[in-house]
Amino acid sequence: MNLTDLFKVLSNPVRLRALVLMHKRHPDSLCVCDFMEILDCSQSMVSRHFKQLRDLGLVVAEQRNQWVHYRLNDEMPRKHWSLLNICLTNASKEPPFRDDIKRLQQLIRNCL
Amino acid sequence: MNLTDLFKVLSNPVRLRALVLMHKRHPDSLCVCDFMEILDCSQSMVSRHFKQLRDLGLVVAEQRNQWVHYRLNDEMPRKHWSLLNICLTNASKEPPFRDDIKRLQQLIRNCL
DNA sequence: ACCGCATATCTGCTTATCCGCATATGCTTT
DNA sequence: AAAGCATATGCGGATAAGCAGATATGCGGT
Repeated sequence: MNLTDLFKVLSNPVRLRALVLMHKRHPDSLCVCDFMEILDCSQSMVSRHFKQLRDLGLVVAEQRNQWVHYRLNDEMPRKHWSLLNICLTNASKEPPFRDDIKRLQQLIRNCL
Repeated sequence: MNLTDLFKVLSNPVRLRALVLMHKRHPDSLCVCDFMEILDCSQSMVSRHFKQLRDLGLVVAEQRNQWVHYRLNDEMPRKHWSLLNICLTNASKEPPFRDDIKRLQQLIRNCL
């Protein structure tokens, strides 16, 4: 993966929002249906974008029963990790992403 | 400009390489023909990509005689500036961009 | 084995991006 | 004003990205 590929992946709102959520939740994970609800988008859309993230090694999937949980991949190259970290930290302060994080926290609260 | 727009702009190799060069040169500028030579691409290609960078407010153009010089726009929003700075600093350490910088320095040396 | 739910992938379509070529603009020099 | 160079833009075609809807896979419970 080169830098332009990394930026390309970050250039789609759905992917960037999903990454911000995983970043916030790190090292824990979230399942696909959570993303569907928080991001308000279809199942196929989430799945398709996550395939890209998997293929680039940015996230890893973990099957738990019939659910698939996603989280950021700790084992990505250090250079990418540090840059991604900064990008996502920046993003998480901006309005659209902050709202997602609020919905995330609300969703977690409801699960207790 | 939102973050996804910023990342989209960074996701094209020509644009990213050009931005790295301007970053290296900052606060000085480079003219279009310099970019054509260093990046080895056509005039229309440089010009069209630079239009996007101008439209987003990432760079500013300055006419000097018949040449147009470009440089990073100091007056972009501080948030964008700091993130862009980090992204370009990271990029400038990677091989393809390092090579461009070498060609840049060589070109400057030849002009003295 | 069957059904239902969660997830992944396929298909076809629409739209966006990228690029080469041609042309237009604008400045300079003669 | 005419010619020449630097830069910008318009146009058309190729390629890629994004998406909705349908279908496939895979797991768990009945």
